[in-house]
Amino acid sequence: MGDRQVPDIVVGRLPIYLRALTFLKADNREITSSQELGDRLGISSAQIRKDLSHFGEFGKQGTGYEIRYLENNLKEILHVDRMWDVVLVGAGDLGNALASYKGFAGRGFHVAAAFDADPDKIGHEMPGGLLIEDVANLEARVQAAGWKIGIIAVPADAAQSVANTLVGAGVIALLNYAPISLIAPSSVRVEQIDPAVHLQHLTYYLG
Amino acid sequence: MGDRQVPDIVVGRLPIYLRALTFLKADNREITSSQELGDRLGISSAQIRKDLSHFGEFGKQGTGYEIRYLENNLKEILHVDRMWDVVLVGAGDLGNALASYKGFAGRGFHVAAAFDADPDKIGHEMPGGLLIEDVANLEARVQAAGWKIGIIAVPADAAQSVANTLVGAGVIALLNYAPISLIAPSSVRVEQIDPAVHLQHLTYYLG
DNA sequence: GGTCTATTGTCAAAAGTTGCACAATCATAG
DNA sequence: CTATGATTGTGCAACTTTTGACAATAGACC
Repeated sequence: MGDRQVPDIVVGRLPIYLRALTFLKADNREITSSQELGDRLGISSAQIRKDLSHFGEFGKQGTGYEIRYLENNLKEILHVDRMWDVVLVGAGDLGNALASYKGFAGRGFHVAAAFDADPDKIGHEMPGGLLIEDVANLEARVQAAGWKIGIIAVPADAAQSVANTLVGAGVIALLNYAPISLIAPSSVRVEQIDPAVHLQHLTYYLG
Repeated sequence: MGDRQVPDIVVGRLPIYLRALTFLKADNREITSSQELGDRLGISSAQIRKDLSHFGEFGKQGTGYEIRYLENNLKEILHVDRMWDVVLVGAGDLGNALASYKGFAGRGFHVAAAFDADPDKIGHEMPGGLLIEDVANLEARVQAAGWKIGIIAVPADAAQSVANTLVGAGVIALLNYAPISLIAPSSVRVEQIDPAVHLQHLTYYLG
């Protein structure tokens, strides 16, 4: 195909396909099929083929998909055929975990700087060796560096204000770990992660 | 109404409504409307009314929703009108962050135990004071305690095996932080959190 | 070269989800 | 006690997403 305007729900599945492909590659596999991917991911094979068809034709009839080829294409589509600097705000336990997370590097991301408001933390290093900077300098630093992606790992009552600062400084993609729904201009993409929300989704199904 | 079989996508929004209500309550507000909630959450007011209508009639025409009343009803619907013990596997940086996360208590969850495979960690305490136990005892401990909810915060290559152990021991709800898609029986609910997946979803929209 | 098997990409149908619009109704004010 | 304004719950229509089915075709084998 060649649609413009791919549904967001389709876009959201691509990183999962990419993750599965990288995993298969690490297993020295060279070819896979929509069937095999679907089985691994709990998704129907038709959906995988349909999703991919929004972006091109990546498979061969009778054979399937060349893993390395499809992986490269997905990386390109998702713009992770490059490294993205990410700015982290909040150097608490969660911030520490994110700063020292080894999984980002192989998937297109690099935590470029970390900020906090706590004077006891400012000037010290995070576990990964990153310097904790003063959140007062956040706006200026983001603007100067041109960072586009922010991760918010501050308490709920500070999150909206941090988000506003980041957006004001030019950030256009936010990953929010604070347990509130951020308000942002429609030009800014926001993803939210709240473990309690996920757990409560689960408990609905527990008698 | 009084449907049986509420769509899962509706269930997934309830925790977000609940979070917003708790937030409003903390602001000493007593009444709200579907309009106000929608504006705060970036959801249409009609959708909120329709979602709630699956479970009953909680509002008053002309007035709106009594915050405390709706909050209590949502807690009951989501089964978080009680505390749930949660078993945490993985005492790395992320496990530490989860164990010391203050946000769980007010929302129905208590990290009851933590396990790891690393002999250097076993027997020591996590930041929150929780003892790190040997993952070799995971199955027996889960079975004995009757825990139903597990959080997986181990590396990708250990995650499926941990999930299998938990499920074998009676866990029926899993929150998985490892970057792989877990396979589980259909009787087990799984939620996945992978920051790189969320970030890649965002970068699609970054030129 | 012809036959067989596997698997894609896509069309159309089915299923699911969202939004619109409005009667019903509650609270308030005159 | 009536008029006014606000806001719910819901039927229906519009829209979105998923599934099923199959022609097309690549590759393997005889």
